Amino acid sequence: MNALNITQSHFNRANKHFVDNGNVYREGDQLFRMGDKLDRIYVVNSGVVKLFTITESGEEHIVRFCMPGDLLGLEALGDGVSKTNTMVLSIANVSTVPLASMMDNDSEYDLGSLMERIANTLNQETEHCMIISQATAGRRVAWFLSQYAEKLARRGLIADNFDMPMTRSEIGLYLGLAVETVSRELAKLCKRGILHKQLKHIEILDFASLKTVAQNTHALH
Amino acid sequence: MNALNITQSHFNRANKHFVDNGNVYREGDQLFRMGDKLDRIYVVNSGVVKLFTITESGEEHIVRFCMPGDLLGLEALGDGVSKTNTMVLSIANVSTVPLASMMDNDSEYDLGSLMERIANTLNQETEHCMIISQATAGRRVAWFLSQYAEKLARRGLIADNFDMPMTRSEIGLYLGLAVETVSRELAKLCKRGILHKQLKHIEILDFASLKTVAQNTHALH
DNA sequence: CGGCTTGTTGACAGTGATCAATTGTTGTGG
DNA sequence: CCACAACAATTGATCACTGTCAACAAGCCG
Repeated sequence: MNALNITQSHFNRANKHFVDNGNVYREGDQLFRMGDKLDRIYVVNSGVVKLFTITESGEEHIVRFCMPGDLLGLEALGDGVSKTNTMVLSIANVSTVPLASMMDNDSEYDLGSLMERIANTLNQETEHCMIISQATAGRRVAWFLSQYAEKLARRGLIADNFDMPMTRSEIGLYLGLAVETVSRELAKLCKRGILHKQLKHIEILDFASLKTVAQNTHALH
Repeated sequence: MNALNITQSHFNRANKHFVDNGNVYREGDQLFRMGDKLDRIYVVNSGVVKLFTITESGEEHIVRFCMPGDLLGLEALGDGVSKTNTMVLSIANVSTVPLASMMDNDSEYDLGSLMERIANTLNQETEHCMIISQATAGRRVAWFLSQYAEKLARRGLIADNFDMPMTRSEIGLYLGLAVETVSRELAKLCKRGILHKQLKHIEILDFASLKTVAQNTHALH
């Protein structure tokens, strides 16, 4: 954890005169949609929010799942218009930071850390892209689970026994897989004794093996 | 073309005391590699540079192809360490902008436009991700070609008759397809009279149809 | 209880990866 | 300038992964 990797609490400290106390959103609520003009950054304090796009033909693609500490609305920093939709998956508290306040702030700190956050998001998106383009279904699912568990751990939450707020379908839309394939690959991991599942409740029994499956490259090309 | 979408000339104007005249790199040259510490942004003035990663097992994934006006090194803005390799595909002139000069500059302009550029890059990466996760091989190839042509057009270059600097293999590594599939899909587009190819030389005969193929969603899920 | 959404499992088929062979292209050295 | 080597591109044949279709089970909520 380096100094550039600001956390939510850090954010609050640096911007405490800009950040509100947060609003509570329930499952199904939308913070903003494609095409909306955004003049602020959203900070997820608790809960999970899915970021997704809809193609002209109505297909959904999930860009990422935002968890506590994550920022929403970064995609709009280019022209101020959101390229994505948002939907709350698990009851969430979300604060906002007006962009104007960050820009005008004579301290360059805010703008700088915001840029670092975007750069990190870009790197995560690149990894997402790489997994989707090269990995088999089994690897993708294992990668998703291990990544999700690591995110929980990084936030100090229990990482081997948790409830996932998203449906199988949403996992599929994130990984580029059909629902049935997600279901089957999860079943395989259970049979191999790597995890235990009860619908959305996941228990990771063998994290090391899970990571192995996630990284085990299946030579393509 | 909006005001936020800075161009290379714009960049030079705003930073003329920081930007060098550019160095010339030949095919195969590397500007920087994974793990290198970067303290500057690279600006491609001419030529094409591929940005790619190598997994532990030696597989290559191409993140994007950088063309005139594109910036390199954005991925390192998080922690100053490059996450990607670079390789020149077509003889290129590349300038650099020291990060320190952008940060210290009391005019906030530079940092702001840099952020906009990252945000745009993030959006492009999201689209890349979406295409890879949802589109069939034919759509991916058509999307790649139309996107490449549009990039050329946006730079005022001839967009329906050009040489591509990358190999079929590199197109495959960018799109998540095997070389043979790329070759076959290009052949199909030729048979349909949409384009004409002679190795790396491409002539687009029917751009409208090309875009149609690129967008024609093949219902997945 | 009954309807609806979500998840699971099976059968089947299709897209695209892999293997293999051939041709075309580029570059190098005699 | 030609011969040869190395690489890039193409084309064909085969096979496997995973998407699709279908049926069913399991939760969830009115």
